[in-house]
Amino acid sequence: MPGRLPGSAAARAVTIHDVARAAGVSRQTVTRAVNRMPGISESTRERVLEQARRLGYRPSRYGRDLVRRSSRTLGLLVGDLANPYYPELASAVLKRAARAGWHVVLAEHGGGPPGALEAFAARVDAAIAFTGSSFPEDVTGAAPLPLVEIDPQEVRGGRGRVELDMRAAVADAVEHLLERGTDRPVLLDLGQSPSRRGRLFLDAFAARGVPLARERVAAADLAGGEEGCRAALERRQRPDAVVAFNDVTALGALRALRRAGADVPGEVRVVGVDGLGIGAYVAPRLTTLALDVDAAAREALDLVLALHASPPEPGAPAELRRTVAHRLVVGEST
Amino acid sequence: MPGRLPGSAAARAVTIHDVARAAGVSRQTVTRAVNRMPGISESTRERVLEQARRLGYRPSRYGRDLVRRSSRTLGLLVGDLANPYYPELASAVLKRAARAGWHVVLAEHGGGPPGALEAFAARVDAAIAFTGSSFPEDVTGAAPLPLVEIDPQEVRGGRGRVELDMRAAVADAVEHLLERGTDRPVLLDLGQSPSRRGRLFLDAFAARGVPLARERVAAADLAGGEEGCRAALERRQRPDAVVAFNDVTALGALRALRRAGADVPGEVRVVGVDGLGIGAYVAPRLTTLALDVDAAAREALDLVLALHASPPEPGAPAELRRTVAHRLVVGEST
DNA sequence: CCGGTGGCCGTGAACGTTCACGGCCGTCAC
DNA sequence: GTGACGGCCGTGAACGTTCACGGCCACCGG
Repeated sequence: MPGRLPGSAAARAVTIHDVARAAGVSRQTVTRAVNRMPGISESTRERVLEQARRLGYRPSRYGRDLVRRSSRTLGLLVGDLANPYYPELASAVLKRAARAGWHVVLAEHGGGPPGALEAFAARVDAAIAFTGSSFPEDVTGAAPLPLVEIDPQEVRGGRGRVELDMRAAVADAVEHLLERGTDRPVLLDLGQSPSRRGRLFLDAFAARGVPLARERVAAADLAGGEEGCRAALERRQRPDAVVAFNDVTALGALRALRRAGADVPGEVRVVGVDGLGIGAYVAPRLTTLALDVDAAAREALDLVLALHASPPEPGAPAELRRTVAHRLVVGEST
Repeated sequence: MPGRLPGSAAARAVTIHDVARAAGVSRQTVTRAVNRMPGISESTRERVLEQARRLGYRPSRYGRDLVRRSSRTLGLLVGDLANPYYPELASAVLKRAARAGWHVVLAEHGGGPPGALEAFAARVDAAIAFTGSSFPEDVTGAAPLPLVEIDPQEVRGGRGRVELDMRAAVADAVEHLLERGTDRPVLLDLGQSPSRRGRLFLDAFAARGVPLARERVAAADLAGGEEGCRAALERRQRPDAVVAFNDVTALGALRALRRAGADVPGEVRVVGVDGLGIGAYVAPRLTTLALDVDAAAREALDLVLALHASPPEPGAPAELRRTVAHRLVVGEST
């Protein structure tokens, strides 16, 4: 009966002391044996490990983390897992983090009770935010939480960020659409004024002398894409190409086109943005501006681990910015 | 300069002592103020919180977890995030866990270097496993990690589990297919011998006097479904209904049917299993045996938190088993 | 024989928090 | 007037680990 358990949690009782006593050595020697540190003879190490096994000893991460001041826990904040975009990135981050010995706490932006974000930020040693919207400034509090944002809306100082550069891919896509013979393209865009990616498409088409109509969608999801595309089809000039805000929106457009009996890609071409794996699930396979999620995960993780390893010296600006480029992937929808 | 930093992590320095000194009170009083405990006057609490804000004090989770012996961290082990099945469940678990004040560490089964699972199990206070395959026995080590498995392959003692019951849904699906006029159904099944769910379909069709052919797929993914369906279409008796192992497989079948020019649901009906959100993304919308992921998440979380709160007394068997039923959702593919 | 060296191991302290307990002071009933 | 009581607050200890440092002993060169 090893005393009270405040949290009434599991009754773990075997500590480093128990092992030390059983092996007839000191705590420090047990530490050396368990953590493969030098300064211990092979025979003693064997004996200690044998006792540790026998007693079922597991080092307490609580004690260890306290003195180490790090639990190698990475927070990953994503928008909404229902958007297939995020699981793909999460998976990439997970795999890379595991390889570096880090664990990943996942959280959805907007999900959870008030204060959930603060609690999230307080529980991790570093964080990557990929939310679509921006990460609240104050959740990091006064503690200098190493934070890297992917594709941040507003640029803030003192944080790492991974920019997504789709300029070249947009040019390729426009070129590709024009080759396919597009005269009256329409953009399914989010927001009152053109989004950043929308602006890129508008400019690229304008540079080629082709006007790109803009149809505003209520949301960048399946229903939004379907409804937006339906509205666009009712224009006087029926569009012969649809450039969607993202892949999910494009899938909604595909459904609207199918329902309207329009042949894809015969009568109407469809292009998405993201390069979701889900694009491969549908027929016709989606043409899209694909993000290299592995690269994005790699850059973000590199950056955030570097930030964690060396404090964000106010003196050294360093390179806190990485860029990952999108790439045109031609499917069957164009 | 608050001393050395072993882990060379961020230079957090402001502790409960600093706040206590600044406010002219003791540590315990600071604790009472910060944690909204009784036994402190309102004016003192205000004063302490004011100083805490001013100094940017954040309680150290390391110290707190050490004494509390729990960090309210839940491990969620899933198969592969690339299968849309898992993000949906993860999202449901995430939301519920957040509401209960728990954080979720996500890990993929099979991903990561050797020892990753052990490290995972060692870092969480409780775990839910939903892997398709079974959770290794030894990763929990000697520590009695509260563990709940969803749809476990083998039943083990001493662990909670959430069973998925699709018996009724299978009966409904068979009834539905027969109503639609199905004579020659084929099952796209995984494995040498019939899987559990495959067995259910075989029995249900047999009970209605209709033979269900079985086509083995190499994998329960998109390519497997496509290839399996293609093979099935070459049978002498061309099937007029496809029952797929899961939704992703069904989507592969849909693609094969489209490629073969078969009308769905006119000539061939398609049924999946899982009820993925992705089923809504494709056309035609998939008819499927849907799992209520919210219910599954709820039951699993209830169970695992109960296990964590009260030790798994060897004396009391309790009810460590919950059941969640699948439900037939009729789409456009039948 | 002696001082130095290096391998092995142990002791005290620290990490930052919360728990158990006890002290102080004012109020109230008797 | 005195004892009890309750509100408010502080002190020591504990959680389990690792770090810094120092001691012991055997060995070796001089």
